[in-house]
Amino acid sequence: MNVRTRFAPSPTGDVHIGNIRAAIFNWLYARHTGGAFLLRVEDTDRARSTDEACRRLLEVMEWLGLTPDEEPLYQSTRQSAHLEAAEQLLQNGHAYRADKGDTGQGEAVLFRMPGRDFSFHDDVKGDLRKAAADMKDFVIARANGTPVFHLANVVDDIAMGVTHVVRGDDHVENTFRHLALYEALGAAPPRFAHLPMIVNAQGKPYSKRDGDAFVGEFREKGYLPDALFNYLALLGWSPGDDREVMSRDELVAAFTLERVQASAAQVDLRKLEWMNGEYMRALPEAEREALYRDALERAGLWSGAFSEEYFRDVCALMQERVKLAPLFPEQAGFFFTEDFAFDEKAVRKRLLKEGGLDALRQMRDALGAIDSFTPETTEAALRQRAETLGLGAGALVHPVRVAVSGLPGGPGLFEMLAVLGKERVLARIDRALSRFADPVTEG
RNA sequence: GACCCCAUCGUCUAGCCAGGCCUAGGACACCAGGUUUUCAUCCUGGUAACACGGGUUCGAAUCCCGUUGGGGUCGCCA
Repeated sequence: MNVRTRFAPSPTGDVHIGNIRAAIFNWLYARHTGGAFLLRVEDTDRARSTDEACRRLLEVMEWLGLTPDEEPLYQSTRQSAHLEAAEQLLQNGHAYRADKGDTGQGEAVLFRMPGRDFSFHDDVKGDLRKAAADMKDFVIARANGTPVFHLANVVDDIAMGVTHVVRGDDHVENTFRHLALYEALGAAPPRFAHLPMIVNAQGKPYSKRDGDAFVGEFREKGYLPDALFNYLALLGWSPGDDREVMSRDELVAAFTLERVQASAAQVDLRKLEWMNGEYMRALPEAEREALYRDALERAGLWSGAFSEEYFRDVCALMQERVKLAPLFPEQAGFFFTEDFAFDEKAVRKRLLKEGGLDALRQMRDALGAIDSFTPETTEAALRQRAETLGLGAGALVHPVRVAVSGLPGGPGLFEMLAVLGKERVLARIDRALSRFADPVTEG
């Protein structure tokens, strides 16, 4: 039997991290078994399902590489099939019309539960059972003639040939009803696997109020799709060995429903960030540069006044230090503008305190005296001067760093100076000197 | 409230189904040290968990029962 899994979201706004995780597990399982991953857009709630929401859903899935193997099925196009099924159930006595009296719109179609216990083997949670007494008949078609979720869901899963329903924990109770529906419809039920919930950093179920809950937001913040995918795959599942950073192929090869955790998992943004850093560093140079360039453009720092070579030199210096591409302008913006901000604390600590400005003057002199500006020459000049003054190298390094970058940390100073070039370095030192030596500014 | 599910370091987890190899392993985070001019990276070390109580057994994180705590579901929403 060929495995067919599906992701069946209702496009009512942004895609939630918990939902997309379900999609990831479905995709992974289909790939692992050589089966097909399908998408069914449950857009029957027209009031909430907008074209915009659908578009965003598809875009996000594409971004994560969750491409369906067949054309998506839009549930709104299936109404007649759903209603036919309801009619069939009415005919053979599995359903009946009744007015539950809560809409004032007349009779709805209710499914008649067979009055016996239902049980199934959940591939994640094990054997589950529900007593007949704990289940009631339920509406499958409204008085206004539209089909209800349970009916539509089952009819479409049958039509799509879905063999494995892998979905959120919140659907376990529905499964018993669905099982009865499959039976009444004369169809063999698929296997079921219910995924544990994902909870937020406070340990509470995600709500719309939680920031950081939408896939689109992760994208905007600069998380790489492979990193997010990898991280999410590890929430509620593990390969059983000590691997954490895993390629798509490795994840596919290792993924089984059997290894899915039964308990809820909490999102840890710091671990996600770490993982993103891993993926950033592993990126091919050109891709990383493209991300940096994009971030610079957004920050309005990409002027075209700099050569390709210069830009690439900067990237090379920054690659180990930027965990999220959008942070690049913040950390490396000073390479691209003379109008960079000074970190207040750094200025206080490195320039305004004990001999900071003197050190700067010394370095202005030392650096002004050399012609070629390479990491070697600038380092030699600095160390020489430090020795002459009887100071540690750090006493000269830090003030220069702050003067030319405005920041307390960053790439190696000498590499930085070489990339910046003598002219700009001296100009920046001069400007820092006049700006911070001014007694008005001082103290 | 009823029904159902879950329970290992702060977090994600390995181990549990097939009880001894577990003085419970890994990762993130954190702390200390090393490397580095700084930050990041990298290396070394460390703190830290089987929710509780019974039982079964020669032996329990692993099996059973209960307690507690958490979660889900009880719509003519999906």
